[in-house]
Amino acid sequence: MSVAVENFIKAIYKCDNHNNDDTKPGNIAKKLGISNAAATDMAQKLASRDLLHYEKYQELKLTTKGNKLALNLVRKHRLWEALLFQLFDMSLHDIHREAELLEHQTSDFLANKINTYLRNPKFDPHGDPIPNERGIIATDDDSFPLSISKEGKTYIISRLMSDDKEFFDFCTLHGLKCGNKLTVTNQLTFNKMTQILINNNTILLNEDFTNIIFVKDIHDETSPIKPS
Amino acid sequence: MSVAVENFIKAIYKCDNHNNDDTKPGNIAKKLGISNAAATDMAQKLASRDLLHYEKYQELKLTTKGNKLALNLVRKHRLWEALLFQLFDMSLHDIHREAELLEHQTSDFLANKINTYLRNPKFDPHGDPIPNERGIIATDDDSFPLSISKEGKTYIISRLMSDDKEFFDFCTLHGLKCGNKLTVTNQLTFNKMTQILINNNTILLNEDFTNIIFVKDIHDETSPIKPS
DNA sequence: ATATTATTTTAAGCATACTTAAATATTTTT
DNA sequence: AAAAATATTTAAGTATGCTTAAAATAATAT
Repeated sequence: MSVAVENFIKAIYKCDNHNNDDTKPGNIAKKLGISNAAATDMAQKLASRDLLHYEKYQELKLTTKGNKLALNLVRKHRLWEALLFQLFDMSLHDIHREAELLEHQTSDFLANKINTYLRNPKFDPHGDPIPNERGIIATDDDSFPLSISKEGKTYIISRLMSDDKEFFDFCTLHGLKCGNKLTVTNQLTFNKMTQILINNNTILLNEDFTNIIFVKDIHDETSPIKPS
Repeated sequence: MSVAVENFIKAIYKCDNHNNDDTKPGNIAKKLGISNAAATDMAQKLASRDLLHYEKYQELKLTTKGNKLALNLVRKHRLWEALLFQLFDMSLHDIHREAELLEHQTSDFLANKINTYLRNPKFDPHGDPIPNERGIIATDDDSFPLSISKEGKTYIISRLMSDDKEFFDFCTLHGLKCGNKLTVTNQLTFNKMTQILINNNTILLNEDFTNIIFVKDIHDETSPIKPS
């Protein structure tokens, strides 16, 4: 399976999940930085390899086989992120960038070695769940976006759902890190912004950010972060 | 730099060094498992990219630029081997196989992270020297092949210069491992075989093996193996 | 020195993964 | 519902990295 194919399948998987973006060739093309024509072409080829369902002008849907491949890649990606983060204390963006390359050259054998070394981690350093060897991924029920949090309550940050450097730099600067606590001091309904208190600093977050910062109630026991 | 290009350059580097094999396209083709025609073609292309010197029917010679690239790759390969060996206790063949893939997807940034984590290792688990960041590689003067060792003397194994699974399996089976001691009980000049005593077992090695098993005198202090 | 053998090179062709431009279908606006 | 805008698909073409077959050159044997 070539890198191009793997990235194509992964892009569809991602759109279909978190982003909930449409999975037509044009949108996949945009994410991958290739032309629409190339995406259509690839889609038709992958359909004939039973990795996705293709119908002219319709959204692309992964087959069971395609979904398995995507989950296997996501597993490798997140295992690498967890390993690099633990060993080398790299930034959230750096681990993502390196994992993006390494994931394609990782045997199942090596992935399992990493998994065992890290003692079967359930989440990566972004709080993203790591699919297990059979491609089963935790549905992280008790987390929700900060945008729907309640004023006055204190939460634990559980997930930073992004791969944008700017966003991660912002998070690092302000102590927004999985496992850390924050208090919602103000939910501004009129402009959809959220004021939080973290590390004794008050910051105002717009919807773009509060939709990708996930939190959970403080009494919750299971932590997405490895014990250090 | 594509994987194909990197492997081509690395193959020339290898032939030019240890093996001392010829570096004509045909031999490189054999090592890489591609046709002679493909190798000639690639050689001509890489010459125009200033990675090697090409003259019809002559041996291929790396330019300074090509040599730098090769050493950078060798560095990444051996750093990966050292890391995988230390973290996951994988076999000498397994670490080689995985490093062969990972080396091509490793940024200089990540290589330096691995290097720092391992505290600037001088040798990988095969006893092969690891080039430093500037591409300078230790010339391991005090090691020599077992084939020229002296009868009756005891040595420390310093290097297993191969990438063959069968050979490594044999070594593992008999305790032939960098850092371990062996005694040369017999140098059979007529058939060029060497009898050694290791772990209280006597084994007879033919020239194929004694040429790639390197040893050094026991009084020597510097060890190729990480302190555990 | 010549003939045979082996190797290298050239030539033509293929698959992958892209590109741009044109044609076609869909969606949105009016 | 038709026109305009947008998106998708098809078609033709390119670069990379290979293939096999044939031609050119080099190495070896007689």
